[in-house]
Amino acid sequence: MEHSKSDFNEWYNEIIEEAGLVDKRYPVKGMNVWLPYGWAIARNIDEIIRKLMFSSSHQEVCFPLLIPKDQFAKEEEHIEGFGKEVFWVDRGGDTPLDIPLALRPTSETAMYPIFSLWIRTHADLPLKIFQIVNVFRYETKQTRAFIRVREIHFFEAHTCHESFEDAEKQIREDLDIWEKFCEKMALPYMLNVRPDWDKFAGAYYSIAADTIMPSGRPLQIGTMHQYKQNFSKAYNIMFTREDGTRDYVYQTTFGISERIIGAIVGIHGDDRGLILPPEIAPIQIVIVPIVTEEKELVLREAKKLYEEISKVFRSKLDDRENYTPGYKFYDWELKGVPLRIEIGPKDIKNNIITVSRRDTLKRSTVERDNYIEKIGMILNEIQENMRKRAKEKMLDLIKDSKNLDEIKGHEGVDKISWCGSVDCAKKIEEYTGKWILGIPLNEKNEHGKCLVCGKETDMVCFVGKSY
RNA sequence: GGGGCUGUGGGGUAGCUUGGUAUCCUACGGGCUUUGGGAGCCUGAGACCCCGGUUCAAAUCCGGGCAGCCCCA
Repeated sequence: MEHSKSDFNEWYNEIIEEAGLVDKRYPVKGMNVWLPYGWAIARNIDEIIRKLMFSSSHQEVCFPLLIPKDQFAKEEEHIEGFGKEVFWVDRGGDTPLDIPLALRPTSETAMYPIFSLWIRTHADLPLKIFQIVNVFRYETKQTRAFIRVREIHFFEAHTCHESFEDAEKQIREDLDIWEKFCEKMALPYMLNVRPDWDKFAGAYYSIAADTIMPSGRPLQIGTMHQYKQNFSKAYNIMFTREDGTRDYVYQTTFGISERIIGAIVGIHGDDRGLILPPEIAPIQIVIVPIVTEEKELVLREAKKLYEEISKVFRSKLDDRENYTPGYKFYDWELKGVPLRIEIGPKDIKNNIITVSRRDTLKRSTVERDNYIEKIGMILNEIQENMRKRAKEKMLDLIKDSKNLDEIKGHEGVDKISWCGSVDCAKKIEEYTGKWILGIPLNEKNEHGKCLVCGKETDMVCFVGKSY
């Protein structure tokens, strides 16, 4: 690594390529190649999502990528919100298409006409499905790997319910799932109810999970939307109740994108490279044999360790020749492997192994009896320590600010009193360059005066300069 | 949305002002040798983003495109 994390932008650009996550040389703006290591991380995350979805009665589907224009345009706010960032397919070979096809920027409009065929009665509800696919958005601003891309690796859950209250329950379940998910990512977050003008196009309301990058800029890493009947009316998704009456379904969505990887890279990493939470690390433990005079013996022992450990943990034996141990140490630290085991003649003689933690960079020794159990505990400690550390860092980036100059002078997120008016929000944005992230979902209201107009208010909100 | 900068082997670079033979480091292949925090020697292969213009001659100057980066809003 050439750049220090204190030069966050440069550090970020360097680490994602050096650590083998992506190759940015693909010649289309905002589209990068996933490299094996980066893709392995993405797949581990996907698997965690799948498990959480299946254990909450969701089923996995896969809808087509292309959406006919007329179908795409049925919900007015939706088309208005997404219109400018849609890629269009309008030819097949040399033949112009009768109806242009949109590359999904998200899948509501692909799914909902089909939902209206699937759903007949209350017995078909709730409908809870999800898919993990790529979606496309024509970004015009500067792109950044994982954080702002034009082809997005995306998880989206869609549900239909027979009442608003059922749909609300679903949002609560999503929040529960989200919490479990973020534990595994070791990521802290704030839950913000987005202001009306910033909610998802077509939603009744939107809850966003924002984390804060070391640059002090918030990053949206998850969203839950309550649609009420906005889409079901546009797409005619109706059901018959037990009493024979007909109604439109109530819908929700829940989304997570590859931005989560940007957050993991940015929040956990250090000057030496990535630091991956054990839960998602493609390699949780790397074994480096220290080959000196007793080559045969050391390699045999290292191999034995690997065979035992790999039954329980994702692990790798780095038996590359022509590389010194020091080189390998730096290499695996760059890649963020949470735990390294060193085994050399001295360890063998003393019946121990030497372990080195990526999160603290501390070395210690572990006795060989029951060592699998012991390193399992260390991995748990690493996960736990990373969570705590990340949370503290995030809280340090939030400040109670009392006036516009304080907001402007602070590189981070500010918690402020706000009267709720668009005018005041605009003034904040114009003066400070930060905008309203939303009303925190779980924070208590505090009585105060709107930081802009001075009006009495109980509303507290966060402002920041989001990615 | 506005402003600025950049594009040379896989990666990082020198050369560009003043047009003519492309520098070094690193990674890579082969060989010998080495291994408790980025080893060494020998050897080999590998590059001027794309399109157009000026010119006897373009990495170099000019125009456009594409891509990347930084700053401001």
